[in-house]
Amino acid sequence: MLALEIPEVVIDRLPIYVRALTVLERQGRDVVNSQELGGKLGVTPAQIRKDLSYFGRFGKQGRGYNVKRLLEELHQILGITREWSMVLVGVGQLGRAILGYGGFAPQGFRIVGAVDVDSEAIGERVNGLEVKSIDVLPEEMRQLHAQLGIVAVPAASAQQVIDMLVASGVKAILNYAPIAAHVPPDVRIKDIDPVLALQSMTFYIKDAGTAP
Amino acid sequence: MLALEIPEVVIDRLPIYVRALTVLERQGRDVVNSQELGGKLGVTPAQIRKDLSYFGRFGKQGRGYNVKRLLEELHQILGITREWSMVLVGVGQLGRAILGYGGFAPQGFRIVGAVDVDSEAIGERVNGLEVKSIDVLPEEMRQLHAQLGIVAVPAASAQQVIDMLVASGVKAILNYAPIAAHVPPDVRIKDIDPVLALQSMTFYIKDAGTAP
DNA sequence: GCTACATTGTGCATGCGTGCGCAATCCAGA
DNA sequence: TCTGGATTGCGCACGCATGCACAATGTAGC
Repeated sequence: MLALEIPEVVIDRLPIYVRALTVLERQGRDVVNSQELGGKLGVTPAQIRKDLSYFGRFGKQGRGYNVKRLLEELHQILGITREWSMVLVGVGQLGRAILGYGGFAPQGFRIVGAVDVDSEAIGERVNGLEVKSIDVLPEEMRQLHAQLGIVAVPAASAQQVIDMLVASGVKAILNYAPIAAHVPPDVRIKDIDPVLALQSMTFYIKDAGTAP
Repeated sequence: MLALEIPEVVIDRLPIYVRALTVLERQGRDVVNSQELGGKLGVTPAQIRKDLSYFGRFGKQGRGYNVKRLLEELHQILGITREWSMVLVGVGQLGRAILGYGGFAPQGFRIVGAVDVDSEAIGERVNGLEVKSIDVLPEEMRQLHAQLGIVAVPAASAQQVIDMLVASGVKAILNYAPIAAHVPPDVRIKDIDPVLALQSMTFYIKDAGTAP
C-alpha cells in the first residue's frame, strides 16, 4: 500500500486516465467501465483495474467507475488538487515558447519566475515576468514558493543549471535540454526531447517506399 | 536478427546512445567502453552491450567501441543517415514555436511544409514557409516528399488531423496534442506532453515540506 | 424482495526485459 | 611471438509488468 512500492509505469499512466476522465466529465458522463476507458486509451481493461487497485477500490461491480469520484481520487493521488509553481531557467527562443505555452495553466501549473545567464535577457519582461539573474535562483525559488524547475538552456550548460536547481531544493525538474542529466535519487527529472522521439520512429519507417 | 523482434525499449534507447557518442566524437575521443558510456547515461553497461548485440558486434574485447564506427552504425540502424522532411499541422502559438525550434535541423529533420484549418493563418508566411490549407495536405506531402507529420492543433481536432495524415500516407507522427490518438498498427506515433510529465512527478513530491 | 446480469478486484501464470557472470577474444607491451 | 590484462558478447536466471480468468459483489428490473 506504500507509495514506494508502486511501479513507476503505473504512475506514468495515471495522468492519461485523468485526461480521459476529464473529457468524459465534460461530456456529462456519470459512469465509465474499464473496457470503454481502455478502448479510448489503448490500454487493456485489466491494466486499468490493476493500476487503480494499487490505491483502493473505486469501482462498483456491475456498473463501472463513477467518473467524478474517480477523477477526484486520481487528483488526490497525483497531488494535483493544488496549484504548482514553477521557475523557468533559460529565456531563449525555447524558453519564451514555454512561457507562452497555454497548456500548463489549465492543469494547475504556473510559471511564476524566469531566470537566465544571459545578461542581455536579464531585466527584460517576458509574458509578464521580469527575467532575473540565475545567481538569485535560490532566493527566487523561496520567495515565489516554487517547487518545480523547468530547464530550457543549451545542452552545454544544462547539467550546471540542474545542479543549481537541485541545490535550491527543487525536487522535480522538467528538462528540455538534450542531455542525460545526473540528479540525486530523491529528485525527479523528466526529459522532453522531440528529436529523440523522431529518431526512434525513423527506425521503423526507414525502409518504407523501397522497391521490393 | 529481424527488426520486428527487437524490443521497442531498445530502439528508444539508441538515440540516447547516439547523442552521447556525438559528444564524445566532438571531444575527439576514439574509443569508449560500455561502462563509461553507461555512466554518462544512467544505463548499466550490460544493458548497452545487450542492446547493441541485437544489431551486430561493434566492439573489440579489451578495448571498447570505436566511437566513430559505432556512431555510423547507429545512424544506419536508426535510419538517420539521410535527411527527413516533415509537415506541420497547426500554426497556432505552439506550431509557431515548433517552427522556430532550432533542435530539429542539426539532427537532419526539416519542416518543409505547414498547414492549418484556420483561414486567417492560411496564406501567411511563417519562418519562410507559406501556410497552406489543410485540404491540400495530401498534395503537400507528396510534392514536398515529406514522410513525417507533426501535430500541433487543439485536442478537439487532433484525432481528425491525425486521420488525415494517415490517409496521406504518413507512417510516423509527432503529436503535441494532449490526446491518446488512434492509428493503424503500421503507423508510429509519439506524444510530446510536458503536462503528463509534470503530473506524474508531482505524485512523488506532493508530500514534501509537510509538517511531520 | 428476489433474480439475472454485468463488471470489478485479484490470485496466478505467462512473457519479457534486465543484469549477472564467464568464456571468448583482442590489444599492448615485452 | 608470447603473455597479461581488460572488455566484449551472450547464455541464463531473476524479477517485474502484463493480462487472464474467476469469484465476489453491486445494480437494475420485475
